This record gives sequence, structure tokens and C-alpha cells, in this order.
Amino acid sequence: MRLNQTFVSDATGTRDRILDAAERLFAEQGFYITTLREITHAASVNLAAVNYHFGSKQALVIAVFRRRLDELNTERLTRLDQAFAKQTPPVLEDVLDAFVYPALALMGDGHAGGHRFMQLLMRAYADPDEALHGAIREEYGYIMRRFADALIEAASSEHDAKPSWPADQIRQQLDFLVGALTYTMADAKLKHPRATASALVRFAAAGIRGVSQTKYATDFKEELS
Amino acid sequence: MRLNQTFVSDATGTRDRILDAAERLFAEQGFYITTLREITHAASVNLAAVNYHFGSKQALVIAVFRRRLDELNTERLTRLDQAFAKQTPPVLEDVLDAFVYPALALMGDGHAGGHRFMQLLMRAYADPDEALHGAIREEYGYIMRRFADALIEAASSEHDAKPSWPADQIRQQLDFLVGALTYTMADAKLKHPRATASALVRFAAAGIRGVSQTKYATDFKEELS
DNA sequence: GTCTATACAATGATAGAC
DNA sequence: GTCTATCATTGTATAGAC
Repeated sequence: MRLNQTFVSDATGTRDRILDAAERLFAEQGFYITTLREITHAASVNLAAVNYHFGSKQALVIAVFRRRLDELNTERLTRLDQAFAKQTPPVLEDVLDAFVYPALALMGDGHAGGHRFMQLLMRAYADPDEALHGAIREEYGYIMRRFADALIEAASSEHDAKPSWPADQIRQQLDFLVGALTYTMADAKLKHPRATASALVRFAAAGIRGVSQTKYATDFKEELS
Repeated sequence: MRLNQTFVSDATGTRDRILDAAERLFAEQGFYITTLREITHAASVNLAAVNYHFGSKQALVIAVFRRRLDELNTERLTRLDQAFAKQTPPVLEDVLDAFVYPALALMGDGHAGGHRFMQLLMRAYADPDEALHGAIREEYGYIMRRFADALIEAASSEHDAKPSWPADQIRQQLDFLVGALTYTMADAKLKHPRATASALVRFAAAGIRGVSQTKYATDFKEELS
């Protein structure tokens, strides 16, 4: 597959040029405002080429997304492995670092491209498009399982007596972290991304450690809806 | 102001009918997919009525938003006052409850309208539209200040000796909470909203309490970007 | 002041020639 | 694989009726 590169064609293929242009424009302006004509003009290709290569604008969005998300999550897994190599079971903060830091690394030092990608990610979460949702979930499913397992190991090892950490609770707390990370990093006015990421790791670690020890229970009237 | 109700007109005014229809359709489908023709058809008004009453589709989005957000934040302030009435300085969990619970209350028991409003809120955060951003910030600014102050009071009172809680840190942690709340509640597959909200309050309380005591410091290479 | 009918430029998408 | 031509639909603007 993917042999659609002709010998007499341009330096880079049409498909890749579309992806690059779309990524930049989506980041700058958002999905809907950006028109296919803008993209194809910036990529110096014909308007119909988008529909030929990707099928629709929606599919192009997903393709752009998948590429970056792959990169982000690969980096996360690498760092997770390093955390385990350093110590097994790993330190809780190291696991959280492995999840948070790569998102930060996308913030290309002053280029401010990172904020925009986080905004894109947030847009994808909030988007009513189910196909886009599905693609994200698919891309994230494995990562979330790996990190949830790692967090359970790390947290459980701190409590000598306790047999195991409630898995559902950890998964829920990982969701809290994803929300906090995405929301905070998407903020265009964020001043010190590194300090913020560091604070988030400490906050999440304290939250995970503290919940099991908390005596105070905030019970809403009914527990199940 | 707002006396645009004629005696021979329909039961409800044109303006309100547009708002109601737009709110429902935006929630179901999102901002961009929903057309003005859909809205005006559902509201049984003329297409041009939208531009007459609101000026643009963008302005309509903001108007729909402001109405619900007002309601949400008023309820939050009421509960915050109750927390202070019960005990001053208030209990940390009570303050967090006052912020989290009203978002939950929007989830009209089975009607599932709450998830959708939270999705709408997330969409608004992620939207590249600066006018919408500005309207949200304006609506939220006062609330965030009030809750940040309350959290500082609550947290500081727990540490007898320590003079005051770092204000910037609390504000940052409040942002973490907003992100986690919005992301989690927007999830369409959320099973037990009440239990989740309760867990979030405990998580955030532990996070806030724990950070100051944490010895482990996750320092990224450089602290300032 | 409110509302309606209508027109307009720009959009995503598609068919068919090359 | 690529391009030109064309389509229905979109948000918006305007002129004029009540």
C-alpha cells in the first residue's frame, strides 16, 4: 500500500502536501472556518484532490489528527517504559510525567504551535462528529489502558498492606487528568507551560494518593442516577 | 427594555422561540452543523428574524450560551453562600461541592440534556471564535475570583501556622478542576454522574491539600519557557 | 419596531473529460 | 490521477410590508 508516488511527480506527493497545509490551517483557524479552497491553494493542488485522496473534509480532519496523535502517544509510551526501567513498580510521579510531558513537548518553544494542537484536541473531544470521536477513542484506547495499569501498580506499591487499588477509580482519575491537561494546555494565555505541567503532575499525584485516605465523604443525595 | 411582546402576537415572542429552538439544536448537533434555516423552521419564524434580533449566527450562539451560563453560575454562588453560612471559613469540600454540583444538576435525570450542555461548554472553550471566548470569560471571571478566594480561605484555615495559601497556585488548581469537570461531564457514556462528581470533589480536595506537603518535586529541565 | 420575501456570494461535494 | 464545470446549500444583506 501507499505507493502513490510517481517518478515524474513533484518533490512531495499531493497527499502529503494537503496534510501539511491542512494541519497548519486547522491549527490557526479551526476546522470549520478553514475552507477546502484555502487548503488546496496553500498546498498548490486542485480543489477536487482533497475529495479524491481523503473522501471528504471530515476524513481529512481525521487523517491530520491521527498523524500527530500517533506521535504524541508514541512518545508517552517511550517515557512510560523509561519509568519502569528506572524502578518497578514505578514511582507515581514518573508515570504521570510520562503522560503529561509529551503534551508539553509539542509546545515548540515560543512557536506556540502546542497550544493550538491542544485546542485542536479539545475541539475533537467536543465535536459532535461521531466518526472523529471514534478515531480518537481508537487511538487513545491502548494508551489509557497502559497508563491506568501503570498507575495502579505505582499507587498500590505505596500501600504495603492493601492488596490492590480500585481499578475503576484509577481510570476515573486518569480521566480527570486528561481533562485538566487538555483544558489547561489549550489556554492561549498560558504563561509558563512547563511550570503548569509540573504543578499538574503534583496535583494529580496528591489527588490519587489522598482519595483513599480521605475520611470526609461528599455524598450527594442519591448515588446512582 | 424587553417589551417586545405584542398583544396579538403568538404565545411566546419570536426572539424567545428562536433562542429555545437554537439551544436544542445546538445541543443536539453542534454549532456549525446546525443551520439558521433549521432553527427558524423549528421555531416557526422567518429566516431573516435571526439576523434582525441577534445580528448574526455568532451572536445567536453567544446569546444562547449566556442564558444557561447565568443560571449555572447563580446556583453556584447560592451554594457558596450556604457553605459560608454553615461554617466560616468554609470546609474545603463544601466549596468544591458548590462549584461542581450545579453542573451536575443540569443533567436532568435521564433527559440527558446535561451532558449536551457540558459538551456545548467544551465546544465553546475549544472554539477559535474570540468573541465567544470573550463572552465566556466575562461570564466566568467573577465566579472564578469568588471561588478562588473561598478556596484560599478554606485551605489556609486548615494549616494553623502557615500565614496564607499561594493565590496563584489555587487559581491554577481551580483551572484543573474546571478542565476535569467539563471533560468528564461532557462524556456521553458517563454512567453515574453523581458518583463521578463526588469522586471529583474528593480528588480535587486531596490534590489541593496534598500539593503543599509534597516533598517529591517533578522538575522539568527548565522552569520558564 | 417587527417581520417577511428575496437575492447574493461563498461553501463542500460530485460528475465526467482528459 | 488530475482538472474543469456545475450543483445544492450555507450565512448574510436588503427592500419593503404590516
